[in-house]
Amino acid sequence: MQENYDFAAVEAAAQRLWNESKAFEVTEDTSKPKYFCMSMLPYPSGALHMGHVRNYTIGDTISRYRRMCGFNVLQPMAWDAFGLPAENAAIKNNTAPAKWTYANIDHMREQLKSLGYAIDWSREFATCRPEYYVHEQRMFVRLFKQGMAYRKKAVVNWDPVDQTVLANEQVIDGRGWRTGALVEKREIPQWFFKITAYADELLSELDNLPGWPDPVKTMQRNWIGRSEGLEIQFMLDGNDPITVFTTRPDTLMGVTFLSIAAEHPLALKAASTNPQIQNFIDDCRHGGTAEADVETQEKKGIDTGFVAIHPISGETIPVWIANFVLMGYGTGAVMGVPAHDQRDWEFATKYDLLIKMVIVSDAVRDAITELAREARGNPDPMTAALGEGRALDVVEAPGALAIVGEFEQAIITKGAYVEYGALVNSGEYDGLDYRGAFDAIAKRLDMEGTGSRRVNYRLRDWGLSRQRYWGCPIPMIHCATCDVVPVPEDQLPVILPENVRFMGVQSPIKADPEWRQTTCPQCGGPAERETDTFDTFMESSWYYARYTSPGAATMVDERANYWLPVDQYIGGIEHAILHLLYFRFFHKLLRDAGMVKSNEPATNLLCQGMVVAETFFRENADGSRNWINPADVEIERDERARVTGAKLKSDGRPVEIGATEKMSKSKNNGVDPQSMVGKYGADTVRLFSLFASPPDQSLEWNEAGVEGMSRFLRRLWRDLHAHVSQPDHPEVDSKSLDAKQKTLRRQTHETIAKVSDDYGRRYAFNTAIASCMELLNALSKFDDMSDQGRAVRHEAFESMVLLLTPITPHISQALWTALGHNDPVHAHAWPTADEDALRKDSVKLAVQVNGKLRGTIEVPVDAARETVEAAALTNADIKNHVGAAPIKKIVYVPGKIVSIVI
RNA sequence: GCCGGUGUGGCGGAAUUGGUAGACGCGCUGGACUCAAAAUCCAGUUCUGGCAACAGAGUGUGGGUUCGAUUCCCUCCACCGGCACCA
Repeated sequence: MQENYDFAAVEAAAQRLWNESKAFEVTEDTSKPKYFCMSMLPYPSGALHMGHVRNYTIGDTISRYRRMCGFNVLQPMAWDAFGLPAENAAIKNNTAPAKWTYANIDHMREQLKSLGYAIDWSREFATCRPEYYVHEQRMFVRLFKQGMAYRKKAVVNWDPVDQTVLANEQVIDGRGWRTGALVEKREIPQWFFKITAYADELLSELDNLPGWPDPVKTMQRNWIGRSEGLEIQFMLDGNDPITVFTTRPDTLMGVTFLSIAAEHPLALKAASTNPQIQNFIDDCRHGGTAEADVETQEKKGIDTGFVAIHPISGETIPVWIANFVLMGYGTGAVMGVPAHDQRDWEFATKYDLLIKMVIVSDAVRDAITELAREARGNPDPMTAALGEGRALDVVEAPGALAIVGEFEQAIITKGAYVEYGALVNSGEYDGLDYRGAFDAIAKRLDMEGTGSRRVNYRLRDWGLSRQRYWGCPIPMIHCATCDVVPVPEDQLPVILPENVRFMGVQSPIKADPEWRQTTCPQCGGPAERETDTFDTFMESSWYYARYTSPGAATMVDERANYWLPVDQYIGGIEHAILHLLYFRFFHKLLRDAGMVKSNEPATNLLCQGMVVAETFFRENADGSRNWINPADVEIERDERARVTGAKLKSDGRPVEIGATEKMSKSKNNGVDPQSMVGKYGADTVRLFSLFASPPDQSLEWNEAGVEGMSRFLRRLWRDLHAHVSQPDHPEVDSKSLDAKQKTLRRQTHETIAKVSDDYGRRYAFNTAIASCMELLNALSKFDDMSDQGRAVRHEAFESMVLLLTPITPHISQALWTALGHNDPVHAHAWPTADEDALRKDSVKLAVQVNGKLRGTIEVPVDAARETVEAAALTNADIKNHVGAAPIKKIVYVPGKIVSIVI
């Protein structure tokens, strides 16, 4: 027997056992239900961080639990190997992105292995390999031929000094991160996937995903943003009409201006004769392209001098250029209704444009309808002709004009009224509600040919082009005579050269004329390769499918339909929209290409929160901060455990305590998982990362907490070995147990039931661990050394080891052996709770008087209502509070509470 | 700006369907063991008043529904994630 828990030896032995038996390599086995458990693949940034550890520990716990429940579990791993950081590292360290990436993968693979994850490593791959990306190149070519991939111009961030395109991340306060130059917007031709063709299905299928978190589904719904409205044409004298889209045609009569994007053809025309307008347009080019930048910048505009004709009233309305209207969204023009749109209101107020109220609230409508009703019988019958589709603005009932006028004043002085209501000042549409006005106006514009109903999506097509080197080459060829031609399938893959040198920030394949040069597959003439690469979301959109079909000559083969859809997907909430939408989209592309049969790629999704840690710093003379790693700091507390300060261990002098934030290099609050595994062992690290918070919330890393987990495992080791050193015991004889033995046995089976539910349904690993700790605490207090006492203790230890196996598989293996078993614990069947052992004779009830807890009573489980009420009323504590007061009501909820109202 | 989330002791968190708020862990206090320390074990630990019994308050703010609200509804505040070229 081993006296002390030597985690290094225990973990090495368990990992050796799994490796030698190839315990987690799986094939399609139709004799068992399959379970595909997948975590989001890591970007090989250099070293594992705590976010990875958390993600993969959750995935591993679910995988191992399902395996013990009898499922054929696939848990794979791969590397999202293309990306911007590799290029940055290449430029900084004068190395090749490929070399840097492969070295990182090798290092991180070893780190993952040291954590003991039950991964089928035989299926591992890196997305930067041609044998992987050839399949997406082929898919792209096919989609291009089907019209699902196409080319159009799109706006990018341009650094005028580096002469390069910048990612949004590289734009800081409107300037390039390297050069500090003001960033400009520039339009260049780029490749797109027509994801909008699937907008309706991506939206409606969300209803068939009960296993996805509601917030994620809501975010996706809002992102797709389906809206029904009208496309309306405004005629211009001597110019093409301007088309706008609106979801509020009921406010059409309140349009007092049109605003168009700076890149709109009409804006360019206005600029050609007016240098002021040209200046304004030039000014609009500054700043980043990110939606947050655009939405928060100061709203500015300029009058083009053009006037448009209102399609119903025939009035002329001015056309303005506005910096918040984007050419890339919708039609590049919007109608301005300042009375009923807050952004238009601000614009109109700033530039002194007319604010015309055409909607009043239902409360206003009801008030004047009431006035009109009172006025019925008045000598002037017109005052009664009100509401229900009649004109509101002609009301002459006393007070009506004042009410409407007051409402209008509030709009003009305080802000737009954006809710639905009743129409006024809208001629024949007066009195209609939103729906009625929508239909009436749609009908009229449709008849006159100036507008039509239209469904619009906020979702835009997926821009695939990146002007970067370290990505999958887009397999297209530019020919002077044939325009763009796809690379023939038999010439795929177009291989990205890996052995390159960076000269400045320029992509090596853009800089290399030899790589570019090729012949046109169509006319045979000289041609150039596309030098842009795919968005790295491309690789991460179909990797899940590739796991099912290692070695297949096509993207996937028939094995995909055994494993797919993914039963459980686990990853960060930051991927709630983009990655998860592209992932779903790609699955539909695969389905429509006949490669898979299901409609959705994953049935269950778990989004884990961030890993955060405290920050510490010292302020420099210039006010900047020197961030200090938490590992180098000691916290000081007073006698009531409140934090009073912190000091640096090395010099003993105080440091400032900052916020608790996401682990990052910039705040130096990262904790290296490897050092934690070295110090405490993988099982302790796994245990803490699940115990400290529920998986969907942020996790605060705290080393004292890690020590607590280590203490628990050491105690379990010690107590269990003390138990097995006792003489052999007979089987549990449930009929001969005394009260204490029965209680322990009940707690054992309650723990089995609770932990099973926490793993399988709730994903509440933190409370599963807490209940195992409670069981160990109960075992410590249980000092019965009789035969049956030892028997129920043995059952408790065996159960606890099995329950902890998914989380702490290494120590569980060692303890399982210590308990006398020869089979590997990871393959042992999951325990089930014994209904008999769970049965209780009596139950404790809380008793409230007027909503306040005043006592507890213990009653038989099957006690009648009268018995329980009598027991409550005769309880001494309750008598004190009830006294002689008459009882109004007694609420009894069996098993829970008795509530007495006096 | 828009979309989504979170807020409970000194700290991380628990309370699963509206039913005993604070499980479990950390920290802290006292004690045992020790020459001493570490480790370990035992007891206590929401706040206020009280020796105690006990009483009152309490889940970001303000309101509402209910016999009963951390949980449901409304208001406001603070913080976090995403916003289409970070992954």
